[in-house]
Amino acid sequence: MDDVKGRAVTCNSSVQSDEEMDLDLRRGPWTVEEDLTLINYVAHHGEGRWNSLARCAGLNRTGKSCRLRWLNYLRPDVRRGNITLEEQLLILELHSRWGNRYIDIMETNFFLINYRWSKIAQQLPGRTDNEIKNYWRTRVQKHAKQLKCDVNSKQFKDTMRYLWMPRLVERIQAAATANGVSSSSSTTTTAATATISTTNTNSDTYHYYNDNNYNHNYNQNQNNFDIGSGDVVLPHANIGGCLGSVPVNGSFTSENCSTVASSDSVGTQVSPVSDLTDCYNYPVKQGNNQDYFPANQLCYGESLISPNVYFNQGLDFQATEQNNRWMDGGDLSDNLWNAEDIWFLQQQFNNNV
DNA sequence: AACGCGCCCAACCGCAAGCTC
DNA sequence: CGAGCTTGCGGTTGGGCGCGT
Repeated sequence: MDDVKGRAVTCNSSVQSDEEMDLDLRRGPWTVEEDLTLINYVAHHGEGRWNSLARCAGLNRTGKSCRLRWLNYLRPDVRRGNITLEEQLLILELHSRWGNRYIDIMETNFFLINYRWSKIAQQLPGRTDNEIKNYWRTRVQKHAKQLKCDVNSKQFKDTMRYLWMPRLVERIQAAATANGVSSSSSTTTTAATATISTTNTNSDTYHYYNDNNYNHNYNQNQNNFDIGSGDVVLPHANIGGCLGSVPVNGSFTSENCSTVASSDSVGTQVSPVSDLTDCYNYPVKQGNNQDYFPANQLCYGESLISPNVYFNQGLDFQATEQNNRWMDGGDLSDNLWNAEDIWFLQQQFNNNV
C-alpha cells in the first residue's frame, strides 16, 4: 500500500474525494464488525499509515480513529481490568518523576505543565496512556478535590508521596503476605530494602529499594532537586516539620523529624529546599537522557514508613464523618485513608492557605 | 419505578513534531 | 526550504452505568 518512501498510496477503494470521504466518516463507538475488519487488516498488513489503512480496509473512519482504536483497545497486548495496587504505585511514582514539566519562561512567572502519560504508560506493560490519564484524572484528582487542594500543589504532592504511596506499599506487602509468598512471588522487607514482586501476568517485578550506589542528585545551580529526568523539577517538600534532617539512607520517622506532626505545627514551617527528597534515592543524572533510569527500579528507602507515624503520635484527633463516603465508597484501591487522615490533611491544607 | 447525580472510560479534537518529496 | 502528510500527545467530551433518594 505504501511506496518505497513510506508515503501512502491511494488504494483502489479510495476513489472518493476527501470531502466525500468526510461525509461518510463514521464516528463514535466502534462496532464488532469494524473491530474485526481492523484486526484482520493489521494482521495481514501491519500497523502504520493509518489514513491509507483506513481507506484500504474499507473502514469509514479517520486514520486517527483507527490508530486510537488499535492502540488503546484492539492491540493483543493491551491489558484490561482494574489498575492494580502495584500499577497505582508505579503511576504515582512515575508521575512525580516525569509527570510535570515546568518550563520557566525567563523573567516571567509563566510556566507550562506537560504531562507525560505516554512515557509513564510505557513502563506499565499493556497499559495505555489513555488509561493512565483517565486514572489520574478520575482517581487522583478526585482525592485532591476531596482535600480541597490543587493536584499540582506542594501539599498534595507531599501527601501523595509520603502518605498515599507508603500506604500502597503497605497494602501490597500485606496482600502478598496474605496470599502466601513463594520464591517466585515474594515480598521481603528489611530495614533498608523493600522488594515487592508483583503477581501480574507480565511477570514484571517492581523493586523498591534503597541502594547506596545510587546517589541523590542535588542541582545546586538550579536550587532544585533534580531527580533524574532532565526536565523534571520537584517541588520542595515539607511534611510534619521534618526539614533537612533526614539521612540519605535513613528513615523518615518521628525520631529524626524535628517536629512531630500536629494540627498547629504541621505545614507551617517552610524550607527553601527540603531534604525530604532524600527519602527517595535517585541515580545521578547522566546528561539529559530522560530514559536513563531503569523504570522498574524505583528507589524507595525505608522512608516508606507507615503513615501512622504522622497520626499516631499521641495526637488527639477528632473523629469526623464528613468524609466517610470517601473512605467507604469507591473501590478497594481508593480505600487508603481513614477519617483521621482526611481531617488531619484538611487541617493542614487549611493552615497553609 | 423514576429520577438525578456522579463516576468512569472510550473516543474525539487540536496541536505540534517528524518525515518525505 | 517549504508544503503536505502522518504520527503522537495531551486535553476534553459525552454516553453508559451504578448508586442514592
